[in-house]
Amino acid sequence: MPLFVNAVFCQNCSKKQNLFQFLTDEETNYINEHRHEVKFNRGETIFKQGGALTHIACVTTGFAKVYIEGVNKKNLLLKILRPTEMLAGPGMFNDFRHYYSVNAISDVTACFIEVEAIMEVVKQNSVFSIEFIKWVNQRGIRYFEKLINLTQKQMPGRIADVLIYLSKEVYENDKFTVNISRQDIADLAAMSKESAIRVIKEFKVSKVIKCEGNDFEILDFPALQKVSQTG
Amino acid sequence: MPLFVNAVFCQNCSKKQNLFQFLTDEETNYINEHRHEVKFNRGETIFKQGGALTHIACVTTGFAKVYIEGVNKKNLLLKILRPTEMLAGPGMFNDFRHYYSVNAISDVTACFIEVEAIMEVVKQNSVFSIEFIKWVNQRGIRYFEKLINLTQKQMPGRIADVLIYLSKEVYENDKFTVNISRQDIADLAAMSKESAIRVIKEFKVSKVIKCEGNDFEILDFPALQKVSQTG
DNA sequence: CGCGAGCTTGACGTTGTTCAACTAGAGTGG
DNA sequence: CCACTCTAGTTGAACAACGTCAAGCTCGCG
Repeated sequence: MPLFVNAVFCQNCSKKQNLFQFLTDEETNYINEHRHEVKFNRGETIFKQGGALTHIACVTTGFAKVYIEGVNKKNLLLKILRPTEMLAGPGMFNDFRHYYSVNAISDVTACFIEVEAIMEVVKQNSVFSIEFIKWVNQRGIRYFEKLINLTQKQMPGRIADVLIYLSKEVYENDKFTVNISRQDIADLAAMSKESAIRVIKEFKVSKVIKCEGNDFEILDFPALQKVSQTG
Repeated sequence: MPLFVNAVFCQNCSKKQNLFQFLTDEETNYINEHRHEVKFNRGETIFKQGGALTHIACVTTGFAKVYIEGVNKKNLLLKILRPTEMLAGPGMFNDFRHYYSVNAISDVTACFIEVEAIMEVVKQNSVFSIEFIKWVNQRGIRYFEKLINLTQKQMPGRIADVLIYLSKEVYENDKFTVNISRQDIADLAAMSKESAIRVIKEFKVSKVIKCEGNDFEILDFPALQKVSQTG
């Protein structure tokens, strides 16, 4: 048995990132020939900030955290990646280095595609290139929101944002069990671990959420939204 | 005399954004036919957050501030635009709306190019499309830096960043006269106006900078860099 | 059973905001 | 030419927000 294989062809892949639907069969095959699958164990590093950006990655199963390593060993957690999400950092077409680190928070399988191959289909396929820019810009909009959330809101508003994000966009359920630590939640909201815990407790005693260890449940979503908006 | 004219053809324009050098003569003419020049007075709004993104803009003379209108009427100043810089927000190819406002901080002339025309040359010219993505990603890298600067540094570090930014990237001189208010400086550093003034004063008494009204001079650049790095 | 990592809590100090008062300069109208 | 007003800038004092430190806790795991 070989130590690694490509399980499926891109053509038949059910975990394909939406973007790739705009490729022709020929281009899909081309991508298929310039990719490989990798399995990561929980805790392993998928991309390392500062490292060379030779491949983009698409998560096919599992979850990963994307974070910037900032000053004084503090991390800023940008997002939690879910299956079918794509990793293509801003170093692409610039200095081809990673501007963030990515770490598996569960067992992860990911598809690595050579950046040269992506560059090739961007050049060949004008629809794909427009969609790719659209994708990059969509990500930019998220950064804007994050900038406002983190610089203009106080702790309750920031934690409310994180809880809404986890519920609506990551776990897609009012009830969810996180596989990230309290420190990670703090890093998502740009505050200290202790402060994050305290705010979560306040939401708990005011019956806005239920929280036992890593099990969360949002009880009063409108209240959470209100806190998010008032800052 | 007509009320407005296009002064020069794109072909001969000395204020052309670097990106456009990758266009063929034919494409440059195409852009030339789908653009117009506008003069703004100081204080006038060039783009309004939430408005329709029908054109991108290139500043040919003057300065403008780009800012996100956040919660509670607070603004976050993203950058100061200089001549030849291009405005193409992340709403492009998404919902075609402006995600920030742009305001002239001196008299400004700007060239407005229809987004459809840009989209057309992105589709036609693969080199241009790669360079365009490169440009968007470059902007993304700046947002990363801003996220770290604003969320992980204390006030002196953030003001140091602003002063370095103004000196190195906007006015390109150790000595410069700003045409932005103290409030704008505070909005660049995500803090209150009063706090910004106090930190600037501290730099003044410790002889790191000289500052009289709107006239600034950086006396001890290494000290400023050190404050920026230590947070 | 004991160990260690992550979680929780309280006390305390620091950082940064808010509020109010004051100043300087620019424009306005008598 | 002089009040007058308006705005931006400045300063100090009180206060709130937030981080740090230290201690205790819980739970899984060997």
